[in-house]
Amino acid sequence: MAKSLLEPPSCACFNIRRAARKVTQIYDKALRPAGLQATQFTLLAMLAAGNDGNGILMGSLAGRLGMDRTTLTRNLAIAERAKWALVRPGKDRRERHVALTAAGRKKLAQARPYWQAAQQGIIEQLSETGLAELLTLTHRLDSS
Amino acid sequence: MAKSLLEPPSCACFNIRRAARKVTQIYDKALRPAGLQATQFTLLAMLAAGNDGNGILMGSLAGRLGMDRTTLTRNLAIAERAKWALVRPGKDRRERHVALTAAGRKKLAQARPYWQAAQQGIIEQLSETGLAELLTLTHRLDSS
DNA sequence: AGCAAGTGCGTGTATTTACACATATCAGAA
DNA sequence: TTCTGATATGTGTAAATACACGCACTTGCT
Repeated sequence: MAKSLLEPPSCACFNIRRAARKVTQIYDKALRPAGLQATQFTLLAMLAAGNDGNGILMGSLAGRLGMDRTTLTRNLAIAERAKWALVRPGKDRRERHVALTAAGRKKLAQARPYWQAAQQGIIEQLSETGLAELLTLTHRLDSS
Repeated sequence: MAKSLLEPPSCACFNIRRAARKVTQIYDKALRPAGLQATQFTLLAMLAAGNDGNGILMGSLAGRLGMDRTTLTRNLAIAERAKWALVRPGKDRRERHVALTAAGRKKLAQARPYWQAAQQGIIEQLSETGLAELLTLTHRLDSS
């Protein structure tokens, strides 16, 4: 009897999903003036970070983002439609090389201060130490 | 230049969402033999925990789950379709009282060992202490 | 009684997510 | 060269998510 009452509060899945919903709303709201949502911001930032001049392969990008390959296909379609990202075939014609456009870089730069504000808000809630702990824990979950 | 390279790794939103994806997959996979997904399991568990005999109001349930009221409407529709939950109007006819059915309690009981296995797997990855830290941090994010 | 404000909830729409399945292409073996 | 398995990716479908908007109902004021 008491057991069923205790499970939801301690469930790792429930708690991390709930926190992810909350945090997503914070970033989405903060990024709103820039016309970006958190997922798209992350996608553009990852593209900017991984740009070796020739673009990034879909599979590699999905791996870096820690999301399913097919999820990236849908998310990237939005970035393509908005002209933030460009996808080109490679010499190996199975491959698709993804790269930021100039508009994408501009949008990312425009969004950066709003991201910074949201990130700062999180730091004020968790403290620098708390955020570092959170990142450590999430990394330990990802790398399994 | 270096700044754009450093942002994604330290972004609270990116990291918690990525971890949530990973953890969700772990629980979904574990719960698969029970025919439940993590979200539905959480919903049923919360209904079981909050059952005062008369059901829980939609808004209250959404608050306890930390999800948008309208998201709960869609998630609950799935539980209703599967006959795990029952929704009845209250004396105040705007209200909707949600309660588990007998089938819902049975399904929850059936799923519990699979949930326990997934939870144990997380504990082995993070340690008891690590999980406790994660719960503390996520609670601090939720309560803002 | 009647009206205005507040409350509880659903719907339309768009995004995010991923599994199951399918397709196209490449690399190496026979 | 031809076939076979591996690789890179897309599509169909369903669930999860939430904002903007709208509707029904209640409450309190006049």
